[in-house]
Parts: sequence; C-alpha cells; structure tokens
Amino acid sequence: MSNNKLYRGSLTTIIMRLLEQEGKMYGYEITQRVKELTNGTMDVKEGALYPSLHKLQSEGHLKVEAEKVENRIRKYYSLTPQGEKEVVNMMQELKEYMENMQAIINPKLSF
Amino acid sequence: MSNNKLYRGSLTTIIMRLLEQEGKMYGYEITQRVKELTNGTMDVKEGALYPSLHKLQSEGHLKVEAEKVENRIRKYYSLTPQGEKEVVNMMQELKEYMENMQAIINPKLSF
DNA sequence: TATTATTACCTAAGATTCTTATGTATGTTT
DNA sequence: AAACATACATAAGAATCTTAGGTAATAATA
Repeated sequence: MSNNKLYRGSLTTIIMRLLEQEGKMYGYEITQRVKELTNGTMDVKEGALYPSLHKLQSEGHLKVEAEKVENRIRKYYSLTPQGEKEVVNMMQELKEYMENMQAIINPKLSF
Repeated sequence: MSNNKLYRGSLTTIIMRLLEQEGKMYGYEITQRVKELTNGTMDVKEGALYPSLHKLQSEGHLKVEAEKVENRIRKYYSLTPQGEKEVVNMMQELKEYMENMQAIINPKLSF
C-alpha cells in the first residue's frame, strides 16, 4: 500500500467507497484508480487486494459478475444492499478516526 | 484501540506525538490521556501499548527513566534526539495519509 | 521475432500490529 | 472483605498486510 503503516486497516474502506462511487469495478481497475487519485503515492498490492475482495464478498458486502473482455476475464464487483449500508458505517468510522487523530495530534488548548 | 480497524497502525504515531507535546509520560498516563482527548471513544489497550513502548525504545526513538511514586513504579518515556526527528516524519506521513484518504473518499471532480 | 511490459486473475509464507486473556502488586473506595 | 483504580508485564491467537511466486492473454519494443 505504501511504506507507511497508517494505511493498514483502510483497504476495505477504500474498496467499498470506490465501488459506492463507481457502481462496479474490477480488481485491477481498483489498483489503477487508487494510484491515479493519490498521484502515485499509494499502491494497492494485489496480494492484499484479492483476498480483501473475496472476504468482502463472503461477508455479503459485495457481489461479483465475471465478464470476458478481449479474451481476458474481468470480475466486476459491486455493493450488495447490505454493502450499501456497511459503506455508510465505514464512512462514519473514517470521520471519527480522522477527528480523533486530529484531537490527539492537535489538541485544543483547554484554558 | 476501538472496534474500528482504521486505528491499526497508528499507535506509535500517537505515542510519539504525545511525548513530543508532553515531554515525558508513563504508560498508564498515555492510556488515560488518549481516552480524555477522544471523549472516551478511543481505548489504548495495555497489551498493545507496552510492547509498542518497548519496541520504540529498542529502536532508539525513546528513552526511559523509572521513578517511584507512592510506592509504585512509573516508567517515564521521552523522545531521544533520533525520536525527535522521527516524530516529524510521522506527522508528515499522517498528513499524507489523511490527504490521500480524502482524495479517494471525496475525489475532486475532473472536468 | 523474441523479449519485455501491461493487463488480469490468484495463493501461500511470513511480518507486523493488534485483541484477549492473564499475571503481579500497591492503594483507594465501598 | 471485595471491588476498583493505578501501574507494570507477557503470551496466544486474530487480522491485515508484504513479498514472492504462479497462470495467461495482449501490446509494445528491441
């Protein structure tokens, strides 16, 4: 993902949010989109991505449709109704995380 | 830390930043300060904290002084000169992480 | 035309960071 | 007397990642 430890734990949030925005995406496309959106600073490793996609699917958050494009298989993932609810939670948790980190890193002086 | 996966990876950043601000702190004090600053939403587990402190120390980022207060031992941690440099990096990495997550979660429309 | 790069999927071993559970010991409150 | 708070610690297992491989098709390049 990056040599930066902070990214640990945020991959599922990223996947879910991108799928919420795009409707459907395939794995390789996700890696490229993340690279684009972060000007090359972030690199989703395939060894992390595919197991994550499979887990999200097995949990009922994602569904898959395989499609053959130019003789190559693409597996398009999209949110299930359950996934639509979950991504709302995830966005709330990200917001809370960001606020808490800000509060610790940059505490309001109390006086 | 929380039932929220996103916190994974951010404990060392939190410890280093608190020590930068406070000068010196002991382990238990860190758990209480984090709870305070986040209105109880964040809970640094001792099973994560103490090994982290020991690792940061073994890496040369922290130094320790034991002190006996009311017949109980406190181990006060503080940044080494190396740690002072490292915490600057960590703050930069947190900033980059936040910006990247924002870029993914809330992309600027390009048109 | 042979090689490399890109696209597209996958898994397994090991590293890292956490949670859960447990332990020790003192002081304070109920 | 029991429970809670303070203060340290470790060990087993879970979760998430990196690294390192593998397959296979198409495109670009030497």
